[in-house]
Amino acid sequence: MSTNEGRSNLIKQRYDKAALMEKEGIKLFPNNFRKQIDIKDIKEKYADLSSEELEKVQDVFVLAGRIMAIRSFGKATFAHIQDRSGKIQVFFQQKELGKDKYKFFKKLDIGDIIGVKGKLFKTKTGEITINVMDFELVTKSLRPLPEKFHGLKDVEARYRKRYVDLIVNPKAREIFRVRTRILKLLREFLDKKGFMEVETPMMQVIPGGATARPFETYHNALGMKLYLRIAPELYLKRLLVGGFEKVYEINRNFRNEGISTQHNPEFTMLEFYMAYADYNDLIEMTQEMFSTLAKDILGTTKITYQDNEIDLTPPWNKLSFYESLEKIGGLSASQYGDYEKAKELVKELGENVKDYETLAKLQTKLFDLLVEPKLIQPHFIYHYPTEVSPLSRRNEENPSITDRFELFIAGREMANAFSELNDPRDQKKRFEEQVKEKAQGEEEAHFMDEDYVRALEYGMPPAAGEGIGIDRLVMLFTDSPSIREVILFPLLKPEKKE
RNA sequence: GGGCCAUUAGCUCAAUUGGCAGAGCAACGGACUCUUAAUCCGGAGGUUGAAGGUUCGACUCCUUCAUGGCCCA
Repeated sequence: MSTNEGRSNLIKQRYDKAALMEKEGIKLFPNNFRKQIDIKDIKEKYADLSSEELEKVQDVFVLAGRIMAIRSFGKATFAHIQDRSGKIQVFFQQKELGKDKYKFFKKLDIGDIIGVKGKLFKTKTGEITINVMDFELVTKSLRPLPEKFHGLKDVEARYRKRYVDLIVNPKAREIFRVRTRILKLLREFLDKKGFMEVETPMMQVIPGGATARPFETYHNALGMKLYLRIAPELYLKRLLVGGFEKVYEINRNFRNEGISTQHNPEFTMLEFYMAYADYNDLIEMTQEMFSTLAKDILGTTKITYQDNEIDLTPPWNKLSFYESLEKIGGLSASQYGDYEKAKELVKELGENVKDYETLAKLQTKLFDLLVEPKLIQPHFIYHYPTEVSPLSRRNEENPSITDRFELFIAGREMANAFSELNDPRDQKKRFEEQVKEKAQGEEEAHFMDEDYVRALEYGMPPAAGEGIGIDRLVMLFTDSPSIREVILFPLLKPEKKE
């Protein structure tokens, strides 16, 4: 990362040039130009016309864009300008513009934003082009853009100066368009099923709904500690108590943990809850949701992620948690079912084991190490141990497991869902277990949430709920190897002053 | 937290064994009315991420630090 830009004479050159233009009466940052059409609309309508047909089009188009390339020939110049919708070639001629105006054009730089007015024609090579009748400077650019052919490659620079990345790298623009499209489709999908979008607190007195370390903050006027939420779950379920039967929230969660290609401290989560449903209903809904997205965005349910062919065509594989330890993890019940043996295995695999960790916790570690990376095709893993699922409903036949599943695709957790625990007496006991774990040193254990228990005492209808990590979903559908590729402004340490 | 790697002109990249820091694009001056990574001519542009050290001599070797990437915890 270069930090000597402050000394760059290229920038100084541009500042000087701009000052000179201003002295001559040219406005560098006017706001009176109004574009009338997007480049894409021009191209869609006229690009297929022949030269002769185009000549009959006498329309004058008024458009604006950033100058991305200039090819100059003395008294005539080709350039490309880019707006939000695409690029188009524009042709400036001294003959058309007059000597003074053409001279003014020659002073412009790549990166400047201009407004142009002109008619369409086709060049000898067949490219649809605007023959500029008039133009004006709309915004002066005082910094040079990266090289036209290679663009901006340095990943650090791409994240720090995302604005430049978006100007010069079409692929970056596309990823964020897809992200927005996914969010829109998810909302449409849920709205159509009668869900109601809600907003619940991001600042919470008791951070709940997940096992994770929270960020702490402080409210001055109230004189109290607050936490940034790690999940919206407990508030969304309070809304089920309140009678909103089907709710969802798409918003940021914050977890005070390490940063990796899979983790950003703030990330976007979809959580949705529906009354009168169980986790099997969510399996159906999840398959429908993912395949709907795939068809809309990629046109197929067979997708490629980082060289893996992944088939999202329902129905997907289903395995119980313990089956997966056996069939995929290659363990026997006597291995994962015995505390000492499980502990040894985890240690052999290079993970630390803390004294307070329960057998169920060790089993999830074994799962993370031996099973999860192998779940490339979509897999629902269900019936997680009750101990590691403090908010999930117990299975009717076997109370030591819960009616919960996680969805894995490409070796990653994509969703977590369960039939909701709505017995306040059991919920209270589970919180108490968590509090005990916390006292033993498990920082990620849940806090006691008395108000949540009180809410359940009023009666929460039987329900099922699910959380889907949006960033990972976008990674999957844009074939992105790192979460930073799908977050506009990923968290970075501050750079040195220029 | 640990390991490995990277950091050279605005951008993309070179620099042999430790021996004169270069190129393309961009920018600057000039020629040029159908180019599209335009072409041609000319000149310029550097605290080699930072601070130390070794050496006659450091982009290159050593130490520390910063930022980032990948892997592991």
